[in-house]
Amino acid sequence: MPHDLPKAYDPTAIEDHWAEYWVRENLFVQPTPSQEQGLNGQPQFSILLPPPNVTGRLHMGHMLNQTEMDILTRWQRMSGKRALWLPGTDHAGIATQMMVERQLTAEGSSREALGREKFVERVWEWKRHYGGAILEQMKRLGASVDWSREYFTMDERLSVAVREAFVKLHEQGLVYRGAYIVNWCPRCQTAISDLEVVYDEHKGHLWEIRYPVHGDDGRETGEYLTIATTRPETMLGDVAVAIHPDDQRYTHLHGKKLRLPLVNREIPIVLDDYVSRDFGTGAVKVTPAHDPNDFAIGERHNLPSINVMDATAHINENGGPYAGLDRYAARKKIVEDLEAQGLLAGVKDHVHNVGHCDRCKTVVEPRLSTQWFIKIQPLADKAIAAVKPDAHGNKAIRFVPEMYEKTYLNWMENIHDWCISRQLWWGHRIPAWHCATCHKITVARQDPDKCEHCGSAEITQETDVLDTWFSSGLLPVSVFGWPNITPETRSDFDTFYPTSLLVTGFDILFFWVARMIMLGCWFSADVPMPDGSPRPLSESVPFREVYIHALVRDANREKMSKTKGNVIDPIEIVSQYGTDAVRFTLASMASPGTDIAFNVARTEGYRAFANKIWNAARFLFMNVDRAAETGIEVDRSAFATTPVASSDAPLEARWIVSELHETTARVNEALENYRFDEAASHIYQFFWGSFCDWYLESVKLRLDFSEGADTSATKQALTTLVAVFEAALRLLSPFMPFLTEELWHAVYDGNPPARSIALTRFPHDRGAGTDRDAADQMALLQSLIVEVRGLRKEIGVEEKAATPIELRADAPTHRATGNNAALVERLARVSEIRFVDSISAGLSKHHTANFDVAVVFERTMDAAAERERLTKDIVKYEKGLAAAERQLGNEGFLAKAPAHIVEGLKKQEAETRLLLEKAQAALAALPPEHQEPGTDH
RNA sequence: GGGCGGAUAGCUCAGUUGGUUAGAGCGCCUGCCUUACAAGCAGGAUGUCGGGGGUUCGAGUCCCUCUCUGCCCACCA
Repeated sequence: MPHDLPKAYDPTAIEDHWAEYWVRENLFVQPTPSQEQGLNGQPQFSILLPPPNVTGRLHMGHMLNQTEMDILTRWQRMSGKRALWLPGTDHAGIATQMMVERQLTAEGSSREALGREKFVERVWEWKRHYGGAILEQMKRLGASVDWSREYFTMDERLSVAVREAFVKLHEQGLVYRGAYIVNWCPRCQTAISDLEVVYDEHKGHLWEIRYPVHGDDGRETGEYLTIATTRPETMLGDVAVAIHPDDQRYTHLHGKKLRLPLVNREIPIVLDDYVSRDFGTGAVKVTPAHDPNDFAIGERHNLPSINVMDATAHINENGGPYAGLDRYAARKKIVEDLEAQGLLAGVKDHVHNVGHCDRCKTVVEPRLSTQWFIKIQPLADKAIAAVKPDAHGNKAIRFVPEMYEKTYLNWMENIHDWCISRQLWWGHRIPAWHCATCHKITVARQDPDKCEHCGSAEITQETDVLDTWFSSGLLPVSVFGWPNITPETRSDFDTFYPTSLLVTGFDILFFWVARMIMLGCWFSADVPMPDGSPRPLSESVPFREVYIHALVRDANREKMSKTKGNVIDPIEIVSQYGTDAVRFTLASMASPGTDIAFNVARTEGYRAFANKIWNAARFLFMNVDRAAETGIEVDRSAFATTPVASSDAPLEARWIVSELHETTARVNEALENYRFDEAASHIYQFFWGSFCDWYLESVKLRLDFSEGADTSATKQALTTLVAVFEAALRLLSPFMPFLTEELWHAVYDGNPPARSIALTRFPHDRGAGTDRDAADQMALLQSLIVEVRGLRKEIGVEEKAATPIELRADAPTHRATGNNAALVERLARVSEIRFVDSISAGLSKHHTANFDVAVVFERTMDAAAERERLTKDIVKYEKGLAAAERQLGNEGFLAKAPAHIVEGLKKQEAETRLLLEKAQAALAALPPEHQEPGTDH
């Protein structure tokens, strides 16, 4: 029997099976549409997976990101769109090279020992071996991506795009090469971009060094100019000392020269506005080769640059006696030597920011070197226009949450040229050739065999590779075929570009999001629209919306990090609680603006939720099977995208259908606004709070399989039960794909109408709306049942005992109760409902605005407890009443507040007054207060 | 130095254009193994909405200010 489910839900028993099934059956493949298909107007939803590094292991941030994308993609797919979620991995230049280098070190080898070609081959080997790990993990999480389109950023196809982009930018005069100060990582031995430098506050020192002043005759005058520096070792490359032109203290030194200590080079004093008079000593040593500001001063004053460090941050031959020393050893020695020569004027503690390499945390050294740059302004201009509202207030790209728009624009408007060359071996090699004859550079789409300037065959390819983010920035165009877009093969591009959405974390807003916008707008612009017209900016953008999510932190809101040892491994937690429970946790906590403090307590709760649904299914199947034995079959033709109930159906059936409609509407609306938390909460409330707590308990009444029972009523009830459950499963499936897939197949007893629940339709409330009457009646019954349960508890009725109740009800309550007496009796354990005009004296009672109710039970009431409860209520009512009266007595309120608010308050005031009167009467009717024996001493 | 968030129950968080007595989950207390579920059921307790001021008939919500806290950008040696 397929309906024979174990008592407790065990995710491990089903998840692997479905994960493999989804991949094996190619359920989420979205092939390139034929040209007619591509243009047939079916709405599309396309989204790119932010490609994880090949070296990566899945962490909670990935899982959040993927859960959100999967929920949206499944939802869009089920809502009838041509949905494409496109996966791939990033070659991650530095990270991957480091990984393999570490392996080599362990083997006693090195990158240099291997040589470039063999090393690159080795990295490829590594990639083939381990590179798929993170995507395998992703498959396990049920991500509904199109695996047939999986890419790697170094694939031939994507490399062609990278090369085309570089050559094109070069042709457009937007690529230049030159010697500038760049951020240099001495460990990685490469330049890195500004973004790849992270600054840390560091308690360092400010050394004050005396530079002897030379007289006009070139001899020391005995006077000194004292400079301040945090990096004394760079003084070896000093070419001047700068002072502010208006600094009164140093006016007499204008035009003078100094002796650079230790090196004994004569250097000039230059005047520059850049110097601030109130910092340090007001005199700055100028080291153009090792500081960007000094470099700028050097340019202004035509000073030479003296590079004193090599690629590993050791002092080079320009450092004289210090050559060969590591930068910190040199610093120590230099300070000692200065002190010995009496030239150290002082050492002060100084807190300042020190830049570290984002990858390896080594302290970055600003260094003069020859690099390739992109002149970024023209691209940035487009990227700004794409985000700013146009004349009609429309934005080609919308940020959610909106505040990131500001962050983005602020960065884009202050952008610097992008250093795109890296001194690595793993990556896209820059397609430029240096000529040994004329020393000019040839940049070409095809490997050239001779210099385009002088024709010399003595050309060698540039050894640098491109920044990894250059290739990932091109992905939105390159994955859809650019630059090889021909009339025959352009269907992918026409259909899926621009992509609908990008879901990512703010940590790569500049690294990746901003670069995609710049490069996407720039290069897609030369692909005409399907009708041949030029592509406007609104269609050039790489995506129409960017949803930026928060960071996943640990339960104590600490950033997860390996060094802190607080990293939660998704796979571990998933195997413990089930993928669905973890997905639901992430979704329910993904509210905009706040980071997610991942707490397993929450996940435990959602595992319980999964179990709850599982058991609801067991209950359902148990009854379906019992029904089958008595010849009753569920009417599957009644199943619909969103089921409806006939007006003569039992109250609970009308009510649950109505609740389903409301939930459906709320979930769709929440997802439209990326409110995963709200969507999750609505589904949770519906499934547990409405479906299980009330509907299932009510429907038990109708599932009567005894002889002589009304089989058509039973059949109708069972059909509604299964139809609502089936629809609810679809509603839940984007959030909990595994559980819902399993149960959905079980609902259809092995003959499902589709290969997967993911290929069915998502419930949509097409105007069916709320059944107001059913909702109102049910609300009254629920309120009555809750009051009776409370009363029973208060007066100590045993759980199992059924008791009569006395009910004084207003007309609506009377009607609802009268029509559904059996329901009240079952859910409140009532043996008999006695409608009365007033509750018998001596009975403990509860009252609401609609009814008074008492449980008929021989045990006498606890007058003291009753008195306490009533007194508390009275205080509450009096307070509420006073507040309402105060407002209703306020002429301003009556004059200015909208009618429905005034109306509502009046109604509330009347109700509160009624409740107060009832409570006061009940209190007065209590036996008089007396001293309990034994309390009076 | 510039910018952007956050502060609501013991914990983690919702709270829409200002509108009736501020919600959820977890935790806590009490009673139940009620034939789907003890990963459960039923009942219950819990808030100066960070402080102060202002606008308004009305403020958790809008404005000003202060405190604490997180992040991003810049990088004066």
